[in-house]
Amino acid sequence: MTGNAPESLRERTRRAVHQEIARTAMRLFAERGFEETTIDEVAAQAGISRRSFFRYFATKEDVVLGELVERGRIVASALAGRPADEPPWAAVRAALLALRDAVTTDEADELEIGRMLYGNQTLRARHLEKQLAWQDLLVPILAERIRAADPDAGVDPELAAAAVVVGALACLDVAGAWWVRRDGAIPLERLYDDAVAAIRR
Amino acid sequence: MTGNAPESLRERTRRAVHQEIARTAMRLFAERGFEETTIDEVAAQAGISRRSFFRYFATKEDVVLGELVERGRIVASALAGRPADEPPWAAVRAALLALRDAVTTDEADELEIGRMLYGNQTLRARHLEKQLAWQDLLVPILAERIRAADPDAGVDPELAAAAVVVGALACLDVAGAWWVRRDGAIPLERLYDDAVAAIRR
DNA sequence: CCACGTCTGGCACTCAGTGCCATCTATGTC
DNA sequence: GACATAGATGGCACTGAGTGCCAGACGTGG
Repeated sequence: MTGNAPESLRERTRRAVHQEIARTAMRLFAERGFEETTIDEVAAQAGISRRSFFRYFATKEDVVLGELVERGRIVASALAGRPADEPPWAAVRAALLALRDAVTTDEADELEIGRMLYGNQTLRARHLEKQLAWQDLLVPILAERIRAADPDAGVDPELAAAAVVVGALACLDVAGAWWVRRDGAIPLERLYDDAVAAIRR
Repeated sequence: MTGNAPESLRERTRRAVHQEIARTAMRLFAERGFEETTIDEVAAQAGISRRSFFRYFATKEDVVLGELVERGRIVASALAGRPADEPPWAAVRAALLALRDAVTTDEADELEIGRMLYGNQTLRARHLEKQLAWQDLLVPILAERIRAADPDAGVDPELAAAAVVVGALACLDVAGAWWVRRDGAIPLERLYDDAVAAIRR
């Protein structure tokens, strides 16, 4: 995935600082809570200025949700790569599954993020906002597939695609909430499949 | 719905001020855009102090989304009143339909709100956040229904209920987006039904 | 008329986020 | 190796949302 062009010193320091800020912030968030931690504190602890914090993260929420945009792109390209004859739901499921392989974060950290996410209103809202961006990526791809598979369907393919994408993301959200609530005991895929089954029954 | 206890002067003025702020704000939002309008401007135009604005609306977004919490309660009580033998999707659909009768806003205003909603990220996120509150209201009711109808199903009734509720709200969201995009030309119910059909196919 | 509770404006404050500028330094070039 | 340049940084000032507090005005019930 990462081209092994020799990273310059600048790029390496930037990456290091980025990670340092993220680590520091997540530690503080876990200790004191998300709302209760100010950016000044994070910056001070990370040894940078307040102003520099915003050069690495646009918002406080982005520290927690930073990889979501990237993940959206992963899902989108995975969806685009699915065989054309695969039905919509199966294709979307497979595309979402591509995340499991791409995500490097270990489960404990992921659970920590999840707990923070489902425990804080603002964070939850921003999370949903990012998922909205996923929609814009995924809907056109899926719509094209549906159009190709069934050229003269009764329902507008774009609407159908939007519905399936939003439905799938909603299921993922529910599954995520349950996964967190059960401390990761039930595998996410299983929860997702159950949710989808419940919807389509 | 409203108990006809003689409203005191205080209650009447409060209601009037509330409405005045909302009207002023919506006008300014429409003219200059949501982000571009500050609370100071709204307060000044409405003839109240900045501080008083926050005594009527907790956040700027609440001016636009104010009635959503109330609407959630309407849907919840409608859902609770549906016959026990009605299948989940039908019951939820009927409950959502109760909104059509309860909402007094005329269609043009509703379209204006919709355009604002789907045109602004923050607003959109807050909207979804409010819908999350609907979930908490609706899921227990629907779960109880599912549990009663099918005492020993494979899937956890609570999860199934959550999936259906979230799925339905997702469909409503998609339908709303399309309704706005087509300037209300296609009836919302039709779009909702199409979306649900697309999901369950 | 009086006591109480509510509403109000105003002030000061916190915190997120942005624009601007001076300074420093890694990098590529002659 | 000197040099121009582009990127990174810290600091400062500013806006805008949202909150706490307080003193004064006013509707309400006794």
